[in-house]
Amino acid sequence: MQYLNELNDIQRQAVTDINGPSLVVAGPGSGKTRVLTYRIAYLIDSKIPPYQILALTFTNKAAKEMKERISKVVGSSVNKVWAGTFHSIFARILRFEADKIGYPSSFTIYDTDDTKSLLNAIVKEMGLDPKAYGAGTLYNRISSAKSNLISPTAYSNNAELLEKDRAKGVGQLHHIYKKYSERCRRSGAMDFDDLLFQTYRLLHQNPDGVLEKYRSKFSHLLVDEFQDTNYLQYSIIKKLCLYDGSPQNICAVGDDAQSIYAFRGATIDNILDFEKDFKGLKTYKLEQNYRSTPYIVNAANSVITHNKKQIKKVIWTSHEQGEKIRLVKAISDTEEARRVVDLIQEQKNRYHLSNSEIAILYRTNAQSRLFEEYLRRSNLAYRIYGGLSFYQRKEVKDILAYLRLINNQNDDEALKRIINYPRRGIGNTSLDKVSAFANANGISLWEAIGSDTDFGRSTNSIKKFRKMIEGFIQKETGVGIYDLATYVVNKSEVIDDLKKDGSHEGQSRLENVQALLDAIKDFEENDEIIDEATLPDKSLESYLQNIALVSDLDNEEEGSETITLMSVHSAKGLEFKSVFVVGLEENLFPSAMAIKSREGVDEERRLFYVAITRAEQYLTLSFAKTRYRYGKISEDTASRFLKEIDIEYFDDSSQSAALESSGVQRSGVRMAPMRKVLRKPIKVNPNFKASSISDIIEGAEVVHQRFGKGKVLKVDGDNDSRVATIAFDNSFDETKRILLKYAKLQVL
DNA sequence: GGGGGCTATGGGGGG
DNA sequence: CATAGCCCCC
Repeated sequence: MQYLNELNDIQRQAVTDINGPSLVVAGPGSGKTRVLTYRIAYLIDSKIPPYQILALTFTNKAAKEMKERISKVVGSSVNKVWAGTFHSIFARILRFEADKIGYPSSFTIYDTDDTKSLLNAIVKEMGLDPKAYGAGTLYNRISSAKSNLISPTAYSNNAELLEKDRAKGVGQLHHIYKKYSERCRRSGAMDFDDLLFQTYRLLHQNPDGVLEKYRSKFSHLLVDEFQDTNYLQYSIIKKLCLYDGSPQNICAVGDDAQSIYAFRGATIDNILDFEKDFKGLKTYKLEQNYRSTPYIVNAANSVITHNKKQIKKVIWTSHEQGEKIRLVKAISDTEEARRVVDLIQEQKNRYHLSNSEIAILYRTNAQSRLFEEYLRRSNLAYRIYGGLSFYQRKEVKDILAYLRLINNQNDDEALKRIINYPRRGIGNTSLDKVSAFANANGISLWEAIGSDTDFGRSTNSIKKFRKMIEGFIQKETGVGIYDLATYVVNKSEVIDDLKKDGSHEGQSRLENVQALLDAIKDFEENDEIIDEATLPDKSLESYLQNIALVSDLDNEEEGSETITLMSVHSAKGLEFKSVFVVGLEENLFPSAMAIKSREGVDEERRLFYVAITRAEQYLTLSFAKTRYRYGKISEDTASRFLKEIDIEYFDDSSQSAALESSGVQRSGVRMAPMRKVLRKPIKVNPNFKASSISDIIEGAEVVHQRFGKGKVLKVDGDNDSRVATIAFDNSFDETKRILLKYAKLQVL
């Protein structure tokens, strides 16, 4: 157990205290993953059978990293540990037990698109106004209901919810929820929330003693990112290890300051409840940050103190003073991108950074475009995470829909997607007839098209379609999924359809289909993918589950030499030597939706905290005064979060920008669109000699090293906080406010 | 039934 | 700006 020596005292206690409940409050960079992995290794070394260990994470990436690190210590027994995301672990359990709650074991997992498409169909059927009942809103509300363990029936009986819906003009929501659930069931489909919701129902209803089975199966539980669990997830955890006679061997690891998923139902209350629910809980606080330099740690600390509600802790580091934080103030979003990329070049040269040590983090995925453009121009290799993943591309989803239908014929969403792709003369009118028939009889679309009903002039085409799929199902038995997929792609004439399109995009769609087939082959042949806890075999069902639950974040190529571009959300848990957090403007970061409420801003602040604590050595923050959004130029002030960082933590050249960012709002002089900015090279005047602060008075003509000549309009504040308002001759701004304590000004 | 072009509308983060 | 939904014409 050599590894115990690699831990500090608190970490070691958290690792070796394996009996009873414990909570590890882990600040950023405090060795959280190390504690989790060594704790599992320690459990195994303590003769706990690995298959009795359940470790739940939020991302596949976290699970994968954990497993890799455990295997270095304990070898192949790691494959027997049940380590994975909440969703994948529960999907696995549901595959075993689905029949006990009325689902087929080959159930489909509906992704967001499937869910929204089904919701739209239901709204249409009910004759409701699709504008008032937007699929996105419906989805969020249904998701939130499930996350709070509210079934459709409970929803309909909840006067408060009904009243709220009525007030918002969505009074029919409870009916939609009910219908949606029925339709999912009829289709043998679960959405992402169902993977949790149905697991809870399974354990709660406890058919054939499944509850006892899993309680005794998992003797030791670990939960990563506990601050991001929602009520439903915590309820499942409690089902598994909070009961009479339970040893309560649970270890929750998290950081309330990094809770950034309240929008999908995560609640900090879980941490507070955890202390109440599990008596004798031991709390370990990991407060030493091994990741970042003091400026970064201190800046993060000063930001997060603006949130009232938090577990008391003091994050500190023993690292040496490093570089101060840099702030880039750009006139436009394009200028921001250009200057950030310039700085990346500069940092690469000066500090010999490799691409993989650099990340650009933004609030919204839409911001990636400009950075992408400038990085490409500069010949810097980059990789964008998030956004449209491979598996969300139309042509890929089309093929997967065929495979889904082969796996589960009641999968209505899959059927709807391909019944007329490629074109086979089955239009909306016919499909509506099929749907109406299916609904009237409470059967799936597949069952409907199998009946002897007349669906108008498309009836023949519909029968032919069904015959074709039946042929595929026949083919499935006895042949591998790669062969099956290849057969389907050809026989369905998808490939012919794609070949018809000679355009550039058509070509790339064809390539994507080929890439999908390659990926399927890889899945089939690659032994590493076998994982007892999540993917037991190489079946079609197993493959479909896998791709439904991975994101492209999880498919990182090893050792790729690229600059990382991603949203702050996806950056959680990662670290980079140099981090650029961009787009720090009001209405963007914090987002316009969040600033309406205190809780909203607090969550954005935690998100900002997550962003800056990703940096090990160099942190650059940037904002733009104007930015293209939704086709229009918008103008916003610097983010309030910038003001929450002590100005001392910024480097000299950034301080005036920092100050200005906290200055008063300028009255609405609208910037001309896409105004070209000519940047003057900074000439260093050899005769420059800074004057003393007392000489800088109202009316004085002064020279600034960087901004050039200007006139002092006024001076306010006293002593160290004296600020001069100066009009510089060659500035785009009317005035700048400069803190005299730091300014280098010479009176003429 | 299919396709092209127009208009209105939304606008976030992810498994 | 992107995209969904609509209308109109073939």
